[in-house]
Amino acid sequence: MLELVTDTEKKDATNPPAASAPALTPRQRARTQTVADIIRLGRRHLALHGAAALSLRAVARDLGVVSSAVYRYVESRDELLTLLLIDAYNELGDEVDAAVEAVPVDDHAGRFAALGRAVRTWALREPASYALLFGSPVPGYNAPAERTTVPGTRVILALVGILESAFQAGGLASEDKVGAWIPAALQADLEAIRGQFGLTVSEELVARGVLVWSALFGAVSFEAFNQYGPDTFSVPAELFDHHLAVLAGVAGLQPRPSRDDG
Amino acid sequence: MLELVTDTEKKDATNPPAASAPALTPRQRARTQTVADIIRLGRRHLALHGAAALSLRAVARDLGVVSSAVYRYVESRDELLTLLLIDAYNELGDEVDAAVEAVPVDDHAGRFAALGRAVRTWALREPASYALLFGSPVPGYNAPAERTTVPGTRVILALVGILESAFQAGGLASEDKVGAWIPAALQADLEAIRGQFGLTVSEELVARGVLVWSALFGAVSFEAFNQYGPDTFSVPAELFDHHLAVLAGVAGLQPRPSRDDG
DNA sequence: AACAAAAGAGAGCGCTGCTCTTGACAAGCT
DNA sequence: AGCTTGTCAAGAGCAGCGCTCTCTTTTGTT
Repeated sequence: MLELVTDTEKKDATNPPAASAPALTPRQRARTQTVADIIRLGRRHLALHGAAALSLRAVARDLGVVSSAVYRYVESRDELLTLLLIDAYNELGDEVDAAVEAVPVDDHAGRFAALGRAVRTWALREPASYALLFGSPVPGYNAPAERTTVPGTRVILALVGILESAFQAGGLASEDKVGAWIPAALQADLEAIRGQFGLTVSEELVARGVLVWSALFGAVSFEAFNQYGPDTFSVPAELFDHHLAVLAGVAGLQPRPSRDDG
Repeated sequence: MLELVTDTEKKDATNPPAASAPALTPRQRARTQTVADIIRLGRRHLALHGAAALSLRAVARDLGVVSSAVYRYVESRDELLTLLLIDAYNELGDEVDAAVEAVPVDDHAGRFAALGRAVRTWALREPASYALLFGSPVPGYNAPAERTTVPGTRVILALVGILESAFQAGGLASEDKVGAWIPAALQADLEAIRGQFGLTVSEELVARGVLVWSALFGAVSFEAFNQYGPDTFSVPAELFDHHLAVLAGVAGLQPRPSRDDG
């Protein structure tokens, strides 16, 4: 598998520092480097012109190579889309994880807010990547589930982790949330989710968690996709923070941790 | 430069005779019909292959005409996208309005649920159109605001209408919703919205209305864009109805009208 | 019938994804 | 060293795309 390089590295494929690398032949090293370059250029192209305009020929031009040559490294345009998809999922997941872990473990509401803000920040910084992940599905392209489900579920995993630990710490106002009648089929689905994630929260709270999840991305999408008018909200972050506070209440999160910081 | 014939033109004063048919020349009739055919075929193409694959040449083929001929009727591919956008906005608006008006005026929660279900039903029936309206913005395409804002705001107008009339009828549990601290800039924006729509509800409730709005479309988008796994929810409508019930509570709507039906 | 406006047809430009073939070069084995 | 094999870049080419231009045909009106 290939690894992403930071933007400080440019094109040092012809300049191997030392033989301390593992048992990789120069060929393999050059190949992974070229694939990484293709992903980097593809990301740039994606951010500048959008997913639908992502062109293998343009990437080849930026790479200084004829168009057919990139097919040695990337099977097709869809394959490049998949690579960019995984790359974007992991970048989002990394930033969300970092933001969440920067907040004390017992401040569940704070962790939830950090998660939401991290998603929004990343989405507004990388709107094309966000659109690729959470916008309209690219027509004719089906992401290979075996490669994208793991990185694609990191955010929701972080969210359920926060809610579950809040519940176990007693920081979730659970049972006073009456909610709506849950039909049988939905009840069964929610129980399956509980089992899958090993959750101890109630089905009602699982359903509310799903709502909070989709509502969070709905709010981010509205902003990233310019569904609000251009002049409706002068400081959209304030609106988003308000939404997060209301959504925390929907999930049952208390605004403060159960005990004060000593 | 061509322009679409929408309604009576200015310079038909030379032809006012008493024909029961509208004062359109056969040329104009044929032209309007051809444009309507192009929109119809474009919709079919859109539904089958998605917005990014919408091809003027394919529409021309379906129309039985050479590709350059359609440029007599549609200025460009973006122009066709705009026509489809307006068409879709109006279809969604019509269905939402019909669904809302089928519920008694004083059943505000019922009207809200009808609105939400209408949006979801239309989105799942016309996923490509929904993606065009609420998904990733088509790169390089900017919808002309002067033609799309009016049809594009019909759903949110219907939603604020429901919430406002619920509030005026006393059916909105308004002031006990404490909510979060609203900063000054957001407060000013919310007051501007109140003024723009002539609302009497509080700023807190306006903010919650915006959240409900974006959350509704977030839930619909998650379903329409297959963000849930394929086997996570066996009866997604039940999950959506549950979400609607919770969101109605977020907006302050009571589950029943203030007085029973006589 | 004559005329002018409108519409269709066709060629063409530059772009796209993708395939196939050819030639150059490096790595590894005898 | 000689040879084979694998890898890579390059180029031509196919079909499709949006769009423009010119030319011809149709059509409604005078």
